[in-house]
Amino acid sequence: MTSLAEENYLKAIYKLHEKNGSMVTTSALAETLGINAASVTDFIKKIAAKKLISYQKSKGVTLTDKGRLMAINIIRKHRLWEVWLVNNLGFKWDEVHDIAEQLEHVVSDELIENLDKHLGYPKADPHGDLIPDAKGRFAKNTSKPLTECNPGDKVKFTGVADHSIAFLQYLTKSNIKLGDEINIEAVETYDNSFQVKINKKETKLLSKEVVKNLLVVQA
Amino acid sequence: MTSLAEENYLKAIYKLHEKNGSMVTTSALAETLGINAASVTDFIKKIAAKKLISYQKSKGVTLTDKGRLMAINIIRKHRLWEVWLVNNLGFKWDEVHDIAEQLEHVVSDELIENLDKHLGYPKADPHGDLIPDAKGRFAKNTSKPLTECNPGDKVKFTGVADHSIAFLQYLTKSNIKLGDEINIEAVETYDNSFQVKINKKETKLLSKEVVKNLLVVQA
DNA sequence: ATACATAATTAGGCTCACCTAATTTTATTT
DNA sequence: AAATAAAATTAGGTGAGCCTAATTATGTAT
Repeated sequence: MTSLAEENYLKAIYKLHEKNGSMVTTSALAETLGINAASVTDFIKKIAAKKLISYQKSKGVTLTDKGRLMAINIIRKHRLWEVWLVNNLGFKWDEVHDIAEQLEHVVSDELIENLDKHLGYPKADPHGDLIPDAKGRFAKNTSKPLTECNPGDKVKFTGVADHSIAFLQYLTKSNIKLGDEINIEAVETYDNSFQVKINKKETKLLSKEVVKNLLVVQA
Repeated sequence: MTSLAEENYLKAIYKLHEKNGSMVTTSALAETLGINAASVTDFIKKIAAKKLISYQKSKGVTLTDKGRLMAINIIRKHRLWEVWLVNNLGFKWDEVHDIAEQLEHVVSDELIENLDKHLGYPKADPHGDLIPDAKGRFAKNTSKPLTECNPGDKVKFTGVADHSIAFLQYLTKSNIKLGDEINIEAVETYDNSFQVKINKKETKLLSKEVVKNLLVVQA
């Protein structure tokens, strides 16, 4: 059997690996899970014994194929639920994380496949994060931070690098939505802010902090 | 905070009270929850201390107003999820119980209100059980077992008294569905079986066991 | 290479929700 | 009313998943 704690550890290891690459440390896990490092050491020994992670003492952990598949499956469920919450239940994109965090642990393969079908097999969640298929395969991600673009580029806003409620609400308030077309008019070299035109209408000035958290694809 | 175990105890106490009236015994709770009677004694002391039940040592327990409201709220969530699973996700009425049993514990008042709205404020779940409103109020239940009806009566099938998968599948196989019109043609006094006509078409013979588990209202 | 700071682990302990076995209470039968 | 059966409780114990404090390992600066 796979417990709630186990699922949360696997998901956290997966996400930390995505973000930082290589090995995931005990302290990084303790930090993201909000628990004590000593507790993490205890727990990773258990899931290492179950072959869900490989554990190098005092160095860190990586997911095994089995563990990675389980982690991806939880992420798949989380993102499908987020789609449902936004598209069908009328939630905003900044309101769904905590609810999806609970729903992702509901156990029923049939439920998830029916949900996926019901939603029309969505490719991405409300924040633009890709949704893996039932076998754990992701579509190729072609997006990059807006910071890597140059004046004159025409791009499409496809995702966020910062999932905080604060950032999501900032974008909502600024009337910037997933799918919007962004034309880069100028880049200020002094502070790296971007002057952009949204959907060929509004011109906006975006700070460096904002620009680095906007993921886009070439239009 | 209210734990999974606590919610399951409250729900079990509520349902046992509905079924048997008066006080709910330790052994009845142990039986329905599938745990040891000693464990039940332990736990009911804890929730009695939280004023969710009133506990008379060696006699049994009853829900307080607070505990009853919590129990009804869990039932409300369970039934709303069942409606969603059947109406929106394409599940059969005999497939939804275990999934709803998990979903009912997801905590978010806003989620449940949005779900209720999304479903069009349904009055009953796929088995005909009434869905209480957000304040815990049930509509008046006018149904009774088909056994209480007589030859010549025209009734509508509105619910089941037995929620077992076996009974639900028997009805599906027999092509008897919620909302069907039932005309009672004859009652066999020897074995209390009913000869009925379903939706003015098929004539069927229903055993005493089946008849007592069909809930109907006068048409 | 040594000292020091930081990270990880070990040891021992806690709470929750369960368990078994033994005992006590309640209800039923004679 | 006493004997017996059934139900409930008490006592003591377990594993999961967390904790703190103490110890050990690792990496960095001198």
